[in-house]
Amino acid sequence: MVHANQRANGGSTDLFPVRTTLSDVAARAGVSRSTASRALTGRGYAAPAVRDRVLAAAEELGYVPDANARSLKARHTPTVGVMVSDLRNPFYAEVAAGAASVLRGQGYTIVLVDDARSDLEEMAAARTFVAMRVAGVLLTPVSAAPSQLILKQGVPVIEMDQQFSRGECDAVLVDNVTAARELTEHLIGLGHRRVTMVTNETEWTTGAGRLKGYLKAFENASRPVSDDAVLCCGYEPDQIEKLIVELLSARRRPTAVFATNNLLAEAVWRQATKLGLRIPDDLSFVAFDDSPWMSMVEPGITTVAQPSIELGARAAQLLLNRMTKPGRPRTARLDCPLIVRASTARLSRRRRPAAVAS
Amino acid sequence: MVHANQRANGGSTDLFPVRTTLSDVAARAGVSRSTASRALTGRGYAAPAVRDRVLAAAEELGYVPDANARSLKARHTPTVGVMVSDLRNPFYAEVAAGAASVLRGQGYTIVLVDDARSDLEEMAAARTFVAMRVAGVLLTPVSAAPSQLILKQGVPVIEMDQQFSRGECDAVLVDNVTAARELTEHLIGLGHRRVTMVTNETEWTTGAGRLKGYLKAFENASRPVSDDAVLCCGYEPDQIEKLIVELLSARRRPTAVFATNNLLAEAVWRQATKLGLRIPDDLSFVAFDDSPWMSMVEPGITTVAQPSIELGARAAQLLLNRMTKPGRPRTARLDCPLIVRASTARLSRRRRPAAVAS
DNA sequence: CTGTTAGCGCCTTCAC
DNA sequence: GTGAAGGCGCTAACAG
Repeated sequence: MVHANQRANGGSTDLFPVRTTLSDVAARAGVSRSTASRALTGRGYAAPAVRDRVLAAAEELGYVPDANARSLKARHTPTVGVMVSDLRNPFYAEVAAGAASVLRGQGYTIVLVDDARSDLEEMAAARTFVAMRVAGVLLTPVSAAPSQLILKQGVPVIEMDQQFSRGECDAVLVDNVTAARELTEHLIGLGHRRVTMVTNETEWTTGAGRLKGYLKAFENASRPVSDDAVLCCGYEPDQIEKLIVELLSARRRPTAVFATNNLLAEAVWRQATKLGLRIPDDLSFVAFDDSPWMSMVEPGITTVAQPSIELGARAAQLLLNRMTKPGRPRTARLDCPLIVRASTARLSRRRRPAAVAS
Repeated sequence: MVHANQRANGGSTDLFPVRTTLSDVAARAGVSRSTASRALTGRGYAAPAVRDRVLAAAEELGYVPDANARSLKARHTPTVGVMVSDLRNPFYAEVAAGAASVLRGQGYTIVLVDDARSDLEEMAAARTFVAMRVAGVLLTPVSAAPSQLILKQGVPVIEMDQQFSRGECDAVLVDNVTAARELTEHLIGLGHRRVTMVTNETEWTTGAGRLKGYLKAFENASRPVSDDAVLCCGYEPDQIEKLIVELLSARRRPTAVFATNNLLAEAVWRQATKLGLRIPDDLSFVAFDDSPWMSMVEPGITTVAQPSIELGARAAQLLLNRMTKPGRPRTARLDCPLIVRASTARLSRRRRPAAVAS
């Protein structure tokens, strides 16, 4: 008996496996391809007996329909592109996991890209998503370009964590301003005046929002912001370490430090410890984005917890929504609960800078 | 001027965007589709002037070739399926990241699935990979089934971390036996005899290997294994916590605990701390798989570090290799360096059980 | 209820 | 150098 599948492979050692196709199944069941298709998909008529024969044939042959062919025909794909900045950072991994679990529940396959925070990679991935004709895209952007490219193709995009295309697509963010304000107010309430915010950058959504909250707290308290208020140190590990060491070993170092994410928090904590600074006696310390270690070290770190999983999940839901009904772009903002632990303490009199002793 | 793209969309509000196709580009450039194709792909002849015209047209139209159509024609896809047990666990996230960076460098797109350690999800993902005609698959399996299904379709598979299809496909593992043995020998060398190994399971690669290493250490030292040697507590968080509390609060608790992965280590550590056990005075503690917190808590935790990123990267390289040349399946085993910190101390005389005071 | 026909978007001979 | 023709695997009309 001759397989319908008697292609090229007649002798050449092909590197690509020969797959059994609908034709193979149809031939084996002794029906036409359309009938086989109807039997398999369940759409359209097929006599019970025939249906069973086709199903049996498919089973025996280990037939798996070609998703590429299906997508081509259907002119859409049950696939969603997800792009995050750095899978190795638990925050992004959790965002991805949150999105994945929702999407998977709705039958979508996920194409996940870790763009290593590079705009080139980001653009390449965006192009790939478009090429694959994904049904939608979720991303934590590092620039506006990828969202633009994808939106221009009529594909729905949801920006997560960072917003670069305000008004042009949905976004799910964290309430950076409020959370940063609360964290800072907590410090101010403890008597701290010289609080340095350590951040990667201050221009985009997260950095800008956290800075805004920080400043607002001082403003609300009618307190001037100290001159060494913000330490902006980029993303390069060596540079970060260097600047933090400088900050902490300066003669007039701050009485409190606010690290704007888990990586910076780890860096600050490690350097402070290495320099022998006692927390909170010598230095009060707060961080944005709770991590396991923050509740394990002694003293525990006061933080605001980002709902990372929920952020991914919400973004996924927004996307599912957006795919069925268009409408004005919305941006959702998630709350970050303040968790007070023991890394923050009232500023002791003798540590308060003399000049400010009102 | 009439667009070649004058399909259905003539008035119905279609949910799926209309993409510009090769025909559109060809029409705009005033050439045939074949010529446009040649100009765009660079394969085959095309007069320079024509080529430029086509390229310009493509650019203006924002043309992005349909990957589905290409794959269908080419009968293969520049895509690799990657499946891990739990993205939220840094170990798996790093494995995925390691694999991704290598694969991306070779122009492959990654379809990443977090199977939530469910064999149903695993099988569903395996089927999806086959349906997508991925060029290969990397996975951290929880059963033999998915690898089997994929291999049967002639698609190369590399098992990572856990091995279920020995002899049938490549695998990249960690040298569990050696690392666990070293960790245990370290404890024995400090005088510990009653060492409990806390593990999720003992039947598969990692659990079995780590148990074997543990037993071997005792065997090499000609010491009997204590009766409360192994605490096997599954994957369910509540159950894990319950069993650990029982273990640590028992009257005759072990003098040392060996946690076989980072999650269990965290659970043990948290319970020990909550129960007021001092490490290492009351309890020596070692863990398999280094995590950031292990070098941050006081005292630091003695561990073996798993090269998770490298594991993913090696798997990716093996896959790239396997895709070009077949051959006998190989399994690579990566070393895990021992990192001695301060969570382990010599067993003090008075803590040594009287019965064993030889 | 079933088979025939046609076409999704692309690429690749093969004539011209 | 270029275009026409055919087909990758699948499915949706439409006849029968």
